[in-house]
Amino acid sequence: MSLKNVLLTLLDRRPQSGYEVVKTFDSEVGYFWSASHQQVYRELASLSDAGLVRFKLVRQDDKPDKKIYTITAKGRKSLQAWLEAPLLPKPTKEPLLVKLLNTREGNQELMLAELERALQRSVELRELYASIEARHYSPAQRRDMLPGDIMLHVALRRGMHSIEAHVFWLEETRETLLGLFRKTRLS
Amino acid sequence: MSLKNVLLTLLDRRPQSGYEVVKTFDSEVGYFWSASHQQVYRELASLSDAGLVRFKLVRQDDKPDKKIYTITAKGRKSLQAWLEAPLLPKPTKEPLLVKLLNTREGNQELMLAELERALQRSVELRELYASIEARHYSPAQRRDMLPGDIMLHVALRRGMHSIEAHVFWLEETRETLLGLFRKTRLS
DNA sequence: TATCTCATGTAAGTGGTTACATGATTGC
DNA sequence: GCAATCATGTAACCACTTACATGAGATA
Repeated sequence: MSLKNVLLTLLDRRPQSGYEVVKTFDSEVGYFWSASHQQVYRELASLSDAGLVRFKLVRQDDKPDKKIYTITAKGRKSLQAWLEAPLLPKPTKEPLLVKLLNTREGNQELMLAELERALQRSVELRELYASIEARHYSPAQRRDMLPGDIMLHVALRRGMHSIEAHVFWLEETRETLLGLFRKTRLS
Repeated sequence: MSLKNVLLTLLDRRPQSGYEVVKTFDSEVGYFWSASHQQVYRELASLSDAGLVRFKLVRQDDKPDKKIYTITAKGRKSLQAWLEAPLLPKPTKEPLLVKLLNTREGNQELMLAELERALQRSVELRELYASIEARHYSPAQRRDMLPGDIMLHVALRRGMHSIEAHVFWLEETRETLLGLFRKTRLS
């Protein structure tokens, strides 16, 4: 039910092909949504069946033909209805915490290793986000941006804050685990 | 594939009925996992079919009979294999950001309202978490806790850090939106 | 009399992943 | 010659939600 609204949102910004949508998931929109190409093509087909989008087949000589999708009036209405309905909080699912719940004497190294991997990934991501912000969202650049683009920055900020918190927690947890480790070794 | 490991983890801590597992999702474990009773019963049945858990039917006079599930050797092996396999980062999906991407002249109020709801929810949750920590995880209480229980505190800390970051971002975003609002009203 | 707790499930549907499949053009 | 890019899809399966269903005992 939500990929549907993501696609309508993206097509409302500008008409584009399924392929382009997938590319978008791999780049700007990737911090807060992504979907496989299979899912995108299937969903676009069913949105088209439902009359929420329509497509024009564009023939190309050098590349494969493509379908450019556009949102319809009905699609805009459906998107608007979703925007007006309050979001329900979605239950969290954190496999890393499930793993950590299995911590006991004799497998702390395993847990530490998982923690270190997560930490490394997070630190890299943090740097990536910071560099994207520096390059594309300087205060000067932001001054005359359209709301839609400002919201891309807002999304990036979401990612930056949450990764900061995650790194902080990972380090805190590593200390907790090391403390536990020392305790059991000495007993 | 992950609910399976959650159930094995919980049953490895102590044997219990499906009903109790569902209760656990509504309380301690709720910060990082939850599942509906339908899902739990179905998954327990299929784990049982696969020989990863077994159950004993316990007759009760005053209450309905219940099935107490226990993890088997095979189940423990399967859980261990999962613990040893590195976790893959899962793609984020944030409907709130999808909504915000629809911000344009004429619907800022809608977006602000959604933001305010999220903020209120988060602030309430933050207080709840703080009170749980104060009651159950004081430094004194933590000193002689078992690893399994310390990990429940670690999970709570994860929730606390991430909600703090979320509140911060929500407030930042509210300011951004208000700025946008003022701009368009004056032009 | 009505609602809550205990305790279990089935059935149908939606959302998402993984594997399989095709085929031309461009760049190392 | 090999991989990547462009562009689309089908089929099978897994995860999860929503709706429906039962029935006894406790509490207001």
